[in-house]
Amino acid sequence: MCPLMRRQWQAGGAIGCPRKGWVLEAVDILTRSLSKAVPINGQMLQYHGRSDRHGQLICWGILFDLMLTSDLLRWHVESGKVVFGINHTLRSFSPEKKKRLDLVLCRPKAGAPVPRRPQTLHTLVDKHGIELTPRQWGLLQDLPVITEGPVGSVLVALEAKACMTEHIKALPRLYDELNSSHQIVHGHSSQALSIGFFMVNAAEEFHSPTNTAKPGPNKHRQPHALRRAVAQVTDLPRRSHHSSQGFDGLGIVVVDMVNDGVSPCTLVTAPPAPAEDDVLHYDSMVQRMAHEYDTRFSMI
DNA sequence: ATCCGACAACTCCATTCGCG
DNA sequence: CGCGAATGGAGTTGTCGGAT
Repeated sequence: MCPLMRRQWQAGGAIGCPRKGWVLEAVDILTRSLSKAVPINGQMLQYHGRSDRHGQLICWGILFDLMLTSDLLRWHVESGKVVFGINHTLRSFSPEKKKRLDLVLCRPKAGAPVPRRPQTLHTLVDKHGIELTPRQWGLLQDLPVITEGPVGSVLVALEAKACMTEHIKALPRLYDELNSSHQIVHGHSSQALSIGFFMVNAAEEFHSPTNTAKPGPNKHRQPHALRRAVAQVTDLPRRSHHSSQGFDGLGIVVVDMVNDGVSPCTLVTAPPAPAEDDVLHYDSMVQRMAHEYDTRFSMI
């Protein structure tokens, strides 16, 4: 049975499925992986703001879901037409800027040297401490192996941002960085899909490993801080037809995470988290990404 | 009308990370 | 090991609403 069929069969047939209509995996993988403390900077931590583990977890999950959703992408990977790049610096023609993207899907650059030990979706599981259920492992095994390669023309660019504490202070910068992301991607290639992803914390308090000045966890004024952060990201421009500016896909996920090293990170589905039929819901984002991919890159 | 306090909004930059 | 990118904490400025 092909992975997609098996997944649909399992999702439909799963007894006690946590969410109605739940077929995508990344959010589940993200929350379970963030629930487990890993060694960062000599300490066992769930989340460290200066580490890029959370960004990598998100990108891994989105790539996994996109592979499961798009037949065309799986075929492109199988035939060696598409590879991925991590932390790839993208130079845009106009505006003339550069920016490091968390993850890009791209054509392999002809003649360029392949990374010495290229990562694959499989090797990254160990590298980032990604927690997979046996079922998710099975799905991964059934997928064609996508490898890291020299970045040629970019097809999909992904930017993941997290805001776990000090929401209000982070707002201006958050908006600017996300906003520059799609500008640079489309400045590089108007064909490319620019995808933004935002994870925000709904917890009342948060243990910040970087706040050494005052003892105890940071306190948040919730749900105010959460609402403001979601509103800020919702305001980002989205592209509706080829010419206009903005993200081609944008997803918001709300989590509850205290980061005390013990309490699990859990998904929040109540407002202001996007509802299941909202365009900013993670599932809609992936469906949209897959659809755009299939229509735009059928001829590569 | 004016003062004041609380908090929101914003700027700046120290620290830390990964990469080359 | 140096460098650029990213996060979020400290500090500054702006705004609003209530008391006098």
